[in-house]
Amino acid sequence: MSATGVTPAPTVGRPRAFDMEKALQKALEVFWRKGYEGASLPDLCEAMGINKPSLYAAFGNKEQLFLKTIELYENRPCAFFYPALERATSYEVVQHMLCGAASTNADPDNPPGCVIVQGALACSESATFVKEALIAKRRAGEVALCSRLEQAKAEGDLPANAEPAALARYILAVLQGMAVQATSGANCAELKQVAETVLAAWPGKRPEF
Amino acid sequence: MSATGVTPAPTVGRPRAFDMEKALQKALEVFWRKGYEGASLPDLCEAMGINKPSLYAAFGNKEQLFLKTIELYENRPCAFFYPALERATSYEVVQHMLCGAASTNADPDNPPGCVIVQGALACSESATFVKEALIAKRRAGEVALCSRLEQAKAEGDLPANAEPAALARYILAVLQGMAVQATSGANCAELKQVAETVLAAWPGKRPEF
DNA sequence: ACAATAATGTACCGACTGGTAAGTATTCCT
DNA sequence: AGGAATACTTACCAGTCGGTACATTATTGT
Repeated sequence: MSATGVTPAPTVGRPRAFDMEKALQKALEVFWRKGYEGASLPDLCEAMGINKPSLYAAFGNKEQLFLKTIELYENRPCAFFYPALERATSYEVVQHMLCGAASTNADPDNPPGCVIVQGALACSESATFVKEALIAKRRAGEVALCSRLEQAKAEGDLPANAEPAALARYILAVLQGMAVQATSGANCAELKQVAETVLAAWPGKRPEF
Repeated sequence: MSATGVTPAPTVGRPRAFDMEKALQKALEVFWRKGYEGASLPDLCEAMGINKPSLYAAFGNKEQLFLKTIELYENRPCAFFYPALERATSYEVVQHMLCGAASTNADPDNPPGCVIVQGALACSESATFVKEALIAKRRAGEVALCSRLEQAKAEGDLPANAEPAALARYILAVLQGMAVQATSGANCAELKQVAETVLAAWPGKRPEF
């Protein structure tokens, strides 16, 4: 398995003239800014510095390229979500999620918002597969947070009357709303204020000072 | 001014064979489900029951048609937002907004979500104008809520340390997040749970029972 | 040196995009 | 009855979409 993990990297034949990981990064940027359907192949090729046949040879087609960029997104810019689940208390879990989202969604070095939210929210039938893939990603995050909150409830971190499913849905809604706010131009400080507002009312135990 | 309010309705010439308001309603449905760019002219024409030249004669072009459907959207399905501002307390204001959003975003008789959120969140350059128009709509709602919350603070409804701008941004983020949740398949009951979670922690005075 | 293999650049494909020209049909006004 | 005005239908336009055939170039293995 190669370092990039994308293609077995053959030993014979003309070597690839571009770095697949860097090209993916560039493609991610385009999809992030324009969405799956709004990003045209010429857009992608120009950003990636390659021609269409190279793109197709390396990544399959537009759809597969998109799915690979999402993988990259989850491992890089959006790498705050799943690690946050491992924090000691539910308060810290949501704190890291909300603050990570504020930083990532409004990072001036990246497009605003979240590609998993805005990549294919409303689109034509031809993008249905991609749209559902993103829905599944969002739901997976919600399910993971929900079970983490169930654990918190069992530990007495959250009160006995807390509803982990409702709380998880609420937090995911706020995270997704923050992404929309970011695409509307909200900056990191403004998003952090949203995070603060949520945290101020969080029913779980506060970390010790 | 005609009842539909869209075109002066000439007194001479062949009369229009379709109802502009109903056609707009159908166009709204398409834009709502597929977004501005995802909705093609054949899609729109089929739903509206008219041909392209009729569409162009009546509504200008795709962009103007979209903007007119958004106007309709704000006056019909989304008519809960601005009226909610007139409620007596900040609690009731946000309650009506959140519950209205839950009902509208997950209404089985309409496409899921909110067209002002998902109509043009990430798109190609050619849709920049529409995208910015929707951003302006979202911001306008936030500004309106903010000044309503400032009023609430002045009235002692909200505590002295409350930050209306932050609270307004927070509520808008939740509303926009609920729209995303709806497009992911959340039903009305699930969205109402989100609304409940927000209301349970609202810093303003509760209405008298 | 010479196959075998694979990536590259060019040039192309049919389908679809938003938008329109032109001719025809239907109405009102005189 | 006959203009004038407007809407409808058909057919078309250039440009762009995602995707590919083909010939060329660069590398490895023998």
